Amino acid sequence: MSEASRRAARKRAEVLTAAGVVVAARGAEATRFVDVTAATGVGVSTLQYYFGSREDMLIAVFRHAARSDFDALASRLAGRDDPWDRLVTIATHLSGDTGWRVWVESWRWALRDPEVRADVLGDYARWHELIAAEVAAGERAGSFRLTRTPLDTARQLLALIDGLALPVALGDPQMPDGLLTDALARLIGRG
Amino acid sequence: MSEASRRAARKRAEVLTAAGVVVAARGAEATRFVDVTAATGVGVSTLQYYFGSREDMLIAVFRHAARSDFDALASRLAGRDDPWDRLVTIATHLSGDTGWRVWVESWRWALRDPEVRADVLGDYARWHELIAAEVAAGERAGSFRLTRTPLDTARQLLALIDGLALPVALGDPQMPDGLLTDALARLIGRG
Amino acid sequence: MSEASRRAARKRAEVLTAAGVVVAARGAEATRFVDVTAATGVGVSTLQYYFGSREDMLIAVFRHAARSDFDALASRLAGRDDPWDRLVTIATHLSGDTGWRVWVESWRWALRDPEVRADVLGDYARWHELIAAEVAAGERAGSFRLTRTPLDTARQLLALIDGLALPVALGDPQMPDGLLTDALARLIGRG
Amino acid sequence: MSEASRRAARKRAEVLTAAGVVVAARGAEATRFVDVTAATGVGVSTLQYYFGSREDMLIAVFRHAARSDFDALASRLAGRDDPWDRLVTIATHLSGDTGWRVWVESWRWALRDPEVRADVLGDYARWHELIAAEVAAGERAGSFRLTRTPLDTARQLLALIDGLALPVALGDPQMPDGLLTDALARLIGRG
DNA sequence: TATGAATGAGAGTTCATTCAT
DNA sequence: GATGAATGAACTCTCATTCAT
Repeated sequence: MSEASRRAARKRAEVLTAAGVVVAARGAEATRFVDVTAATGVGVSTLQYYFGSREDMLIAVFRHAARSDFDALASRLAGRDDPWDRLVTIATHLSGDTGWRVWVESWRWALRDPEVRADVLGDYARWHELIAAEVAAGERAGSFRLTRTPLDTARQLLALIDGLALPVALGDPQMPDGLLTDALARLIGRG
Repeated sequence: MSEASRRAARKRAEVLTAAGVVVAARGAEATRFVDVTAATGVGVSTLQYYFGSREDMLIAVFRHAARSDFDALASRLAGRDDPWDRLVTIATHLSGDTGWRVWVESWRWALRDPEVRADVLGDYARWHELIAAEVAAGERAGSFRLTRTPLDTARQLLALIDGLALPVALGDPQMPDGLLTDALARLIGRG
Repeated sequence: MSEASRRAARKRAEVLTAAGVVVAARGAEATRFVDVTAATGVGVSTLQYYFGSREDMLIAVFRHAARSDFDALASRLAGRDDPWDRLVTIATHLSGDTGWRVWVESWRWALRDPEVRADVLGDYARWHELIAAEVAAGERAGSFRLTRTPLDTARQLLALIDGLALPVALGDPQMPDGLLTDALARLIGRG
Repeated sequence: MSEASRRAARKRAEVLTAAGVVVAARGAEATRFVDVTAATGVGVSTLQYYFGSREDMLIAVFRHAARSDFDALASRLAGRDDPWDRLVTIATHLSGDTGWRVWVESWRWALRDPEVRADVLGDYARWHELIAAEVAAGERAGSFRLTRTPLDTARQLLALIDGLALPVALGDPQMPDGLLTDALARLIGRG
């Protein structure tokens, strides 16, 4: 029984990952049970058995994606020490296609669902803190010169990252390189 | 005939405005004919007669909103001369709730629909140019100090504006004031 | 338009009659849209367009059956003058198979649905009055000798009619003839 | 083993009693495994293990209720000797709410299921005989004056009891007292 | 030009049941 | 003997759309 439920939990996680790809591709509202079935081979009623309603499944996808994204970044950051290097890694990670799209679906859902909103604001705060820590470290090291608190600066940086990912996702052909790092550098007063 | 068709065009525009509010509130995918009917009093069949399919109606809403938004800003800017003042006005305008929400729906639709994508990229370019003109004017006047071309700077500014509107729309309770203007000022090297 | 809606009303009535037969045969809870579709040739979504939900359709069936039954009896009674003759006609009519079965479904539904309960109690009252009128007439004519008011007597008669219809509907092989009229006669003190 | 199976049989009986209450409240068709689970704490799979299919469970409920009802009446009758007193006791017992409701579900199911029909007709016969015995006793004692055989009279009495329980169950506000005993008395020609 | 009637396609959800433990 | 996991079948309902007027 313990084995069965462990296998079930693992299966559930796999399904959530696959469903995240579907949500990124189709958008949350357009993600039906059948789409996830097609992507996973797991039957519709099994999905409902796992998650309850379709909306509950979507919310589970959001949560799973948020956690996975955070974890994945942690391993990307391992071994990097320089605050600027770490900031650029974070920014690059956040602009990644699938992750960013699920993130968008996530906060768009949050605009209309209080439960998801609480989740998203929590995630938001966690990202802010992560970035703020780097900003503070850079300031202490003397390589950044701030005009605001690290946390406020972090908010500005994250906004910029989110906002610049948009034209990239749309495939804007005129997006020049280096725009992101350049703006980041200016916002933190990097030498 | 001319009078009748003018009245029809006017009615169509009114419907599009009301439908925009519905789209902002419910999201594009969740906007059904009945919702627009409820908001306008215009019957479902009539909406289809006006716009064709549901998707066509949504696209019409996006276009109408984009144009209205641009026009509304133009009148807001009238009489203002100082580039910084104009920049702040633009930024404030773009962060407005309904407008921003329809804008989000719009580019999210663009992620999956080439026709809308073309529209949105065009709108994007127009906003970039508008902002770039102010940036250039400020630079010429010596009040801004750029490290990038005005157009690239404009891209950065618009990204920041879009990105900061999100936590506001989500009602993030810890959002401090002045974050936007502060970041704008730093990005354009304002004295 | 008037013609179209008149045709629609007629169609609706036909559907209700056919649906009544289905309800009598299958029972109300077991009557699904497809069953009515099979019995009428009218598509499922048209049924929903006519009646709303499945439950609303059932309620409409109950109402239609109640009214039809009452009307049908009225024409059966036309031309009959003798109170006893009329009473027997009423009793026979009420024991008729399809009518009685829908009536059963109807009041069983009423046990759990206040709206239907109000309908059924209203119908009940109407039958009581109808029977009470005959009872009173017979008493005035000196052919019945009551121990209760006509209305109370009517309640007793109707209870008996309903209760005796049950073993008949079940096909009880040992049900003798004349049981109903005999009991009726005794309850009204018929000479 | 013997002890375990005795405990199981007892549990089964408890479940059947509780399920009977559910059936009375919801109606047979609307009684799902989960409802019985909710009422008993016994899991769905266990119910199936006990009874087999859902229909089998319902039939078991009907049988259990019929037997319980009969047994309960037997103990109510103990110590009463007067036929009229016993008749009234029987009538009152049969009009009891939960019992009557399950009885209704039972014979309604019998209308469409031959197996249940056989059960119900058997129960019916048993009630007829029980009542007929009282009727015959009253006649022998000279307190009742019949116009039919005791068995036929019993059929009439039972019909009346069943039929009068209906408006009571529906909560008919205008139901006067004494209607039942009055009609019973008249049907058996009680002095 | 504008609108109500009718309908088909598709989706979520419920629920009994099967299987493995 | 008893129970949780998984699943298929069936049903209601929503909604865009077509047709006729």
